[in-house]
Amino acid sequence: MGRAPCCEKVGLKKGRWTAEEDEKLAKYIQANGEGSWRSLPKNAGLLRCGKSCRLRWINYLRADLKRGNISTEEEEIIVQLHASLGNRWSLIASYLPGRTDNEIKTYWNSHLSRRIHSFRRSASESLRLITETAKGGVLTIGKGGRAGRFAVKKNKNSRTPKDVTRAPSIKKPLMENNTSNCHNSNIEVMQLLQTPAIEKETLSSAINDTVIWDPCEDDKEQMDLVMPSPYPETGRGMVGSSGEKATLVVSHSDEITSGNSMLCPSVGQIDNDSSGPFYQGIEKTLCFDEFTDKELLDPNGGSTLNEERQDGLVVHSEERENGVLSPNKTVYDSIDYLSSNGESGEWHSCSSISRSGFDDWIWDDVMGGHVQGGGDEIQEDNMLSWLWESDQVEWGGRGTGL
DNA sequence: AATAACCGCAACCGCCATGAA
DNA sequence: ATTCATGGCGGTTGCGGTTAT
Repeated sequence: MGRAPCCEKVGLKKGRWTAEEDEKLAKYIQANGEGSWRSLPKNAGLLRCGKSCRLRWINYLRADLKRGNISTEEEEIIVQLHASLGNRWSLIASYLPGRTDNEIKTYWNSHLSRRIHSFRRSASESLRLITETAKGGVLTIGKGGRAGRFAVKKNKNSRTPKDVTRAPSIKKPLMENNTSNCHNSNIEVMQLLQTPAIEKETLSSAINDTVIWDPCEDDKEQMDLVMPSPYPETGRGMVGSSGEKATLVVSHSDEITSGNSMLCPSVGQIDNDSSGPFYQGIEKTLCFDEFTDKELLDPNGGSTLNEERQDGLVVHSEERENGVLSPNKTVYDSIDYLSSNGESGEWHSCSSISRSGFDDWIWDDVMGGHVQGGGDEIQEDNMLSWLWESDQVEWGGRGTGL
């Protein structure tokens, strides 16, 4: 049994608002201010539910709303924030003055989600290949390419909004601190960070946001967790938050080498066992005290990367400029690790986790490292633009040498 | 030109969090 | 401590316009 309805539905008007209703509502709120939505319709002479009035005001009538199309810059912000915040539309909207959560949600559902989806599917496939390679397997490229648009013509009867619009949900962690289910011993554990904006959420939840990717299962949704977007996505937050640390553990063995105190990028060394090289982490921690909302969105944060190569492990470490830790250069940074292709001695570079932004994405690590001649073109591209154009891009056909 | 399929978006619905009583 | 009203949020629906066949 649900809650009682917010108001008596009987006799109330539904559907589109008329100009006359808008005027009544606007005048009333200008005179009396927002609030008391339950009593507002009666006082304003509207045959509407109070909730409906509130929605109408917030989403349409408010004076500070920005009209017009979402700009490219706004798009980028939405994409980036969604990657880190998930479907927290109101939170995302708070970064976009004049835009409402409903507007952003709608825009995402109708414009962006499918592009992202297309992108992710492609990336997921690439990651599967990466995984195979990392395990010392033979790299093989499966049937590639895309079959037309994502939104293939559908029977109208089967058109359910949730099919089209639902943002990818985040699967609960399979099993925290449990690796026993994966006998192929390739486990990635990512202790993902919170965003400053969602710091109010509990630390415990952040700590529990450990995502275990089990490559034993070729599960799209899990793939999404690993190679989803410009940011490592949790849907529950991930970017650094004040004083918190995150863990990224890449292990080739059954042993998870770190607890919650580790923060990517970590520094370790590569040892070898029968199944190939594996990483033994020497933990390196960074703090995100300096994080600010602005920095989260600042693509030009002032940090540079160092790379250390240790027996096949490429570790990006961070440098601060002016004492500021740039999330874009460090927080989402990847541990790129190299794996041996068995006896051939050939090394492959892979990226276990995505990078900060499309502009920063080392696509070569994701794709090109496995493919001759790959990477350069894409790396120089504006990845976001490419994403937007993904409908025209045939996966494997652009810069991958395939 | 007619129809079906698709798309975009405003609005609705139900659940949850919060604060006052 | 409990109940309840309210606001807020995210998911979903349905309509009107557009595009494709």
